[in-house]
Parts: sequence; structure tokens; C-alpha cells
Amino acid sequence: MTSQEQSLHYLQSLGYRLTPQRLMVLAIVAGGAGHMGVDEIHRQARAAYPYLDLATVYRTLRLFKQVGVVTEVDIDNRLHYELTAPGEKHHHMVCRACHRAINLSPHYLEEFRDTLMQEFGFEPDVEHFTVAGRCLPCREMAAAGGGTAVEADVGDGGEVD
Amino acid sequence: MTSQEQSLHYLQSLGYRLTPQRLMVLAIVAGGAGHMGVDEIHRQARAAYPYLDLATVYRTLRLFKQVGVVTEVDIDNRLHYELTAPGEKHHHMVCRACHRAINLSPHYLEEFRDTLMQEFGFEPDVEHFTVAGRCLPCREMAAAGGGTAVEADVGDGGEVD
DNA sequence: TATGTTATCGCAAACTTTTGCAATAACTGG
DNA sequence: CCAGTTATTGCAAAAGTTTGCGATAACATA
Repeated sequence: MTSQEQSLHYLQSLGYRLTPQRLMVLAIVAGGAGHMGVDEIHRQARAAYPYLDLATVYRTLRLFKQVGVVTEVDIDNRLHYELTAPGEKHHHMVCRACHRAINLSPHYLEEFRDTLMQEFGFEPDVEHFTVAGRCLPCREMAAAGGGTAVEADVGDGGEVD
Repeated sequence: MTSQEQSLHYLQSLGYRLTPQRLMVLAIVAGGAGHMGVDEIHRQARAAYPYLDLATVYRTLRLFKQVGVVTEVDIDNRLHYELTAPGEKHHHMVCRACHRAINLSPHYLEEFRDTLMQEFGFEPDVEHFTVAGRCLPCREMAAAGGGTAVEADVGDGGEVD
């Protein structure tokens, strides 16, 4: 049984219904490499089934996230989703100033996770985890006297692998 | 010098301009108790200065967040902001199933923070920090055979202190 | 204090995400 | 396999958030 089939069984065991829309969205997210934007998922889904509505995509992904099938990632103010792959861990540190992402080895989170589990019975989602903060270059720039408001308006892009 | 004045000096030292709008938004966020929704901030601001636009409130808060003056909190899909109070730490664990929040003592994060600083020079924002995951009751319910899709549609509320 | 430069603002429009509701389709029990 | 129940869908509209642009005001320099 593939991991997709497992997810579907799991959904069903929770009392959710298996609909073609859900199958399709799951297949697309599983097929894509890495995070996928909602509109991209929608576009691909429409190729196969033109009536699938954007609202359904949003609702489906929200459900998948709630039960843990997918992970939500906020990239530059837009929602992205990726399959929660239990084996393949994937962490980020995202700088709140430059929005660049640095990969973080699972090692650093395990200790933290174990503590939370033991103390509170709370199981943190560390499979795909994002820590906000400020990266070294940005902190140095700020310390150096403050980089004269580099970015015109406040918004800017950000890259994540 | 109050902490508000410090923030303003800091903004200025980074090359950002001090405008009445920014002063106003900062004062309002500082005056409120805990997180404030964007529209509430806007409403209060308009009482004093009716022309202040919602877009300006958003831009201002985004800037404040970027430089670290305020902390952004996502509560039930709406942006909320609160002053980043260096002394008074404030952490949550938020369950992805029931959306309930559990307070987390700063203690548990310090170790993690120190590691990241040492290894990567990355300074995580642990002042106000949120960890997603699943709480004990929800995990037990899931283990017990899966709580027949408790919530009709996917959305539901969530409370955070 | 007067002048130039340009970050910021207000407005309007776009974009992203959520929600209400009637129709439909997935599951259940017979 | 058929009928009943109700979760889910598609559509349309609303709500939340961001963005483009010309006008304005904040800061720097003289």
C-alpha cells in the first residue's frame, strides 16, 4: 500500500468521505516536487477535471493539513503545501528581514521534541518545521548602524527550497 | 526613555521615517492588552485621525514586524499584533486539530535558541513563539479509533491568551 | 528657514482566502 | 441493489490582505 493509499484510508477511518476531488488534490501534491502553491494545484487539477473549484482546493488542503497528511508553508504571504513525508525531514529557519531560508538538520529539533512530548504530551510537528528569526548577515547589517531601509516598500520576495 | 520611544528611535536609526501614522499605530498596539486585530487597530486609529487608511495600517504593522517591534500572531486566519516585550516571554503550543493553545515556559526554548545561535548565527524569535502540533487529548482521540469527523466543515475557532 | 530628494500615504483595484447555501454524491442500513 | 442521511461540492459573494500609482510630507543639506 502506497503512502497515498494510507492517507486515504486514514481519512476514511476518521469519517471523512473519499471524493474524486480529494483523490485528485492528494495525487497532485504527491506528484509535485516540494511545496506547491494553491493556484498551481488548482490549475493541474482543472486539467483533469475542469469543474473543480478553487474553494474546494482550499477546503481540501485545509482538511489534509488538519489531519496531518500535508504540511502548510507560508511563502511570501501565500499558502503552499507539501506532503508530510515521515521519513524525509525538512526544516527551515526563515529570516524575518531578508526572508531567506536556511536548512536545519533534524538533529537540532529532536531534543526539543522529546522534551515537549515528555513534559506536556504535546507532539510538535517537527517533520516540516519553520523557525522565524534573523539570520547572521541581517543581524550584522543591523548592528553596523542599520542598512538605510534597503527595501523601498516593505514587501519583498523570499526563496525556500 | 520609554520602550515606545526606543522603538521609534530604532526605526529612525534604520532610515525609516517617523510619521504620525506610525506613531499612532505603535501607541495603539502598545496601549492594547495582548494581541490586537488589524481592524481593531484601524478603528482606534481612525478615532483620532479619520483618514488613516487600512492599507497603511497593514504596511505599518508589516514594517514593525520586520524590524522586530511587534510580533505577528495568526489567530483563526486573521493577523494580530502585539508589542514585542523583551522581558515578558510568551509562548504557545497550538494543536493543529482542536486549535487550543497551551502555554510554554521560556525554559524549554532557551536551550534550542542557544544551539541555533552558536551553530548558525541565526537568532530565532523565541520571545513570542508558536509550535504547531497535536495535544494529548487529540492524540488520544485519534488513537482511540478516530473521532468521527467532529467538525462539520473544516473551519473552527481557536482561543489563545 | 528654504529647497530637493524620496519614503510614505491615501485611494482604488487586485489578489488571496474564507463562507453561505442549495444541489449533489458518498456512505449506511435494509 | 435501493433509499435515506448528511458530508461535500460548486457557485457566488464576502472578507482579509496586498499592490500600483500619483500626491504628499519627512528628512537632509545648504
